[in-house]
Amino acid sequence: MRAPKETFSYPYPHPAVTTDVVVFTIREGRLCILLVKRANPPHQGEWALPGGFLDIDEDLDTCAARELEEETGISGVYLEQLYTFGATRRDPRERVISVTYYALLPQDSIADPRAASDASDVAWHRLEELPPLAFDHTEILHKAHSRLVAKLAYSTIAFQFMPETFTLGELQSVYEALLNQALDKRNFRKRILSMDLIEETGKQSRKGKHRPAREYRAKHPERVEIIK
Amino acid sequence: MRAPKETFSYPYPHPAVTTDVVVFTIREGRLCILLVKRANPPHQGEWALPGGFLDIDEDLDTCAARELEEETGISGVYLEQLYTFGATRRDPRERVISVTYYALLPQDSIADPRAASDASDVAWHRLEELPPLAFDHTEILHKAHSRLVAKLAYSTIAFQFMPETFTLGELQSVYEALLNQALDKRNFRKRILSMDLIEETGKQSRKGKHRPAREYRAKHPERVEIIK
DNA sequence: TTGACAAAGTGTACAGACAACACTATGTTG
DNA sequence: CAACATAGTGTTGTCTGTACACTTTGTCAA
Repeated sequence: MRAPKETFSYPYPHPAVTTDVVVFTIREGRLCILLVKRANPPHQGEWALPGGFLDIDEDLDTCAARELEEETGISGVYLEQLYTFGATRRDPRERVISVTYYALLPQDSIADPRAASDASDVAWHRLEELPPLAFDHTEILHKAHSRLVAKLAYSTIAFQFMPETFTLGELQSVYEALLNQALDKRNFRKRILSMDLIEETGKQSRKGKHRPAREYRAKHPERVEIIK
Repeated sequence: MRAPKETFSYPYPHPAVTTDVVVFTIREGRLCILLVKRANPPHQGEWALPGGFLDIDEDLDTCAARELEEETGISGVYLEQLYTFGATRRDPRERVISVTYYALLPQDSIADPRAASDASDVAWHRLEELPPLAFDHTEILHKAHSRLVAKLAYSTIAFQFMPETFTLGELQSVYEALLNQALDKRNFRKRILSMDLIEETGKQSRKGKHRPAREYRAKHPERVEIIK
């Protein structure tokens, strides 16, 4: 990708800046994270978050989206800045500041991610069955998970896990996966419908071997709003 | 501070990294922000947030605390990372990534901040009467303010504005300044006391020309906890 | 065709949280 | 000692959240 002969000099030492992305989705009712296997040192062969170095004329958000696309083929998803990690020894090569993001993918929507560039492999991992991660990526992941769970309570972020149309049962199972607990069906439906965030499509979803469910869509699928 | 002869070279261009700090306090019942007047270009003579370049062997939090101390003399206060700003043209000199923080100072506690190093002047400004700011610092400030108000609702962050001991009336006036609205005295006291976060010192505060009030202290003054 | 199955869909009652509201107590000051 | 200024104190109604069980409707297999 980069093929420089020249070098870049500064009167004072500069750190490198990277972005790393925690990608969440829900698969088979479980919260999952996307990891890439590192093709190069350091930490070669270990699992890590997708991410990479900031181009000098590129915005941070753009960098996160680009690295995600390059390493996993995923694009057009919800992406939000999380936190910036910069401990002095977090990367053995040089001083690296990592601006981290998290991304949310619609449930089970995934044409399987492809490995590319710096990654020799890409795979989904259940949150409860994570391998050891390179660098300080475990810490990053925990922070992302805390933020996600917190935002569930006071925003409409859960809709980012939904495809264009969905049933109330599917939406409930997303909440249940994120909160890791069962919810009362009547109370859940009452609460969601009272928020006036979704509307019926008029169609029915007939996925199972049982009674079909009404299909809904988010009124503002892109927006993540603070509620209450 | 820095006196290099040598230069530092990298095979790829590196951005500079700075920290900037939004310092809040409450003065005379109004929410105030600490600004420094820039002594050097760019934006010489304009008001800006205190902040400066990251040393290469220094943690981000340390850098924020150090720059704050150097430019204003303030130390030992609550400091929390806010967001990282990195738009490509935010600084005319070179590409600069700013990791921003916000700090909270006890109400009216301030031996007036001193100007130093890069700042020709340091002063408190009411939030409603802000001068134009250098760089993208207005945007940073708005983000900090939003975060502060949001955290007020679900954490014990307000105690960071309080001195060691305080009265319920003083605490209420801090909430009122932050929320910019009057609160009911009985409901406020009921709510605060039911949280079990403060205790009576046994003493009384006799500041005014009127009935003295009971003095309280926070049970865990350092901690900022999530509540509910 | 019909019976077993699986998930969809629906209402009420109780409890705890929150909001509205006004007067008395106690120190200071002139 | 009277005027002033802030401290301190409970009750009631409303709203919100939670607990809880049965009927409906389509699929599938016998």
